[in-house]
Amino acid sequence: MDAALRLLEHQSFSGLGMREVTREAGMSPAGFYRHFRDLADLGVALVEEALASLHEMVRAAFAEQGEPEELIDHAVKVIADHVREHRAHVRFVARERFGGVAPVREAIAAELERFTEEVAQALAEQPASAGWGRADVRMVAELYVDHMVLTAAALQQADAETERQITATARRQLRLISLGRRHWVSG
Amino acid sequence: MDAALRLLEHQSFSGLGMREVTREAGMSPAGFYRHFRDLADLGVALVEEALASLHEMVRAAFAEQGEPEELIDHAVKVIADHVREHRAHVRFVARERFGGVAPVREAIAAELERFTEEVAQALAEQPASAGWGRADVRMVAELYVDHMVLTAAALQQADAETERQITATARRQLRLISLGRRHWVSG
DNA sequence: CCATTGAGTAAACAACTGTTTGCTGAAATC
DNA sequence: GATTTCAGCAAACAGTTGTTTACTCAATGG
Repeated sequence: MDAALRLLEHQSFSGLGMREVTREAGMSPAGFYRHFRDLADLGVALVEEALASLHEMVRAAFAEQGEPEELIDHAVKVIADHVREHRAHVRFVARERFGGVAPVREAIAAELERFTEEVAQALAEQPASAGWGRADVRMVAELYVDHMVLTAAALQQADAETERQITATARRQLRLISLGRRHWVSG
Repeated sequence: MDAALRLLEHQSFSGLGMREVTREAGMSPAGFYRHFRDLADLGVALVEEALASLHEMVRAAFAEQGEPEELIDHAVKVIADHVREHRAHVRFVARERFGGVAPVREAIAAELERFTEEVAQALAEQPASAGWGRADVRMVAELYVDHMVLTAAALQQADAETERQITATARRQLRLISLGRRHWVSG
């Protein structure tokens, strides 16, 4: 799996060959079948690995509480740190979210759906969501998750200066969204 | 190019073979070199084709004026119509925006940057942006473009019922963003 | 009307592809 | 201490890959 992740730095998953993977891993082609039935099988395993670490991140980003301003700064910092530490995983998820291999795509979608539900639950418990309908809370949760994934995807391929710009913009955007949240009238 | 687009329904660009493309196009392998130096070359040509039609869409989505509510409904409808009529192009852009082939990725990024600038200019001319700083307008433009691309990407792989849900959510999200815009204090 | 160009072809090249088979040796289990 | 499982190997299989070469033939243009 590490070998595959290394190769995926420069290509998409649907362009990966299994001989290529075993060569990079330093073993014989036949050895592959001891661990996975398919390349798609490996892909699904990579999704689970990649989004397990992301799971902790989501929790961390929503854990702290205090002023909205500080909350946002903290969340963006958590994302940036996560990307720096798990660049290959983030790239993989960003690349294959709409990629060409159906089982991988579906595994990512299923996992992101779980995140969205988790975020929705966290939002519903905040006082700011008092009186909100279920659909409205979901809608905001999707907005947050999509924004988080897109920010991570952008950061993953950014140098130091670009990273500064992206995080600055992300903070502003989150502020605008939270402003919209405060003035929303749910019905 | 049509043949390639057809093959890209079920795989990513970095998994495409040129023999595969010529076979689908009904010609001999050598014929490929009469039109493109590379597969990457073909990819860049596809980006231009795909985003030329999207260019019209952006214009159309921002053309109408009236109540914010109607504006949003109109914009979402324009997006949904576009996806239905250019499904293959939309899928290609969504898939390769963070895909494994650098020249293609960069061509998409450059074209989306042009859209963002165009949207930013349109926003700056609206009365709602009076007194806004340049960076704040850019930030909102990026939010809109990203949201549009992501909505299109989701729609591209949706059936009729899912499409209904996605457009409903997208409208709500745009309303929230526009609400945030109204209460933003630029500095 | 003749020359040039554009767009196509077939054939050949070595290199690489996914998968199966039968084999080995170490580790774990009973 | 014997046996079963685990994780690896080399070799072979027919197909497929990107690229080059020398060729045809219709359309275009002066």
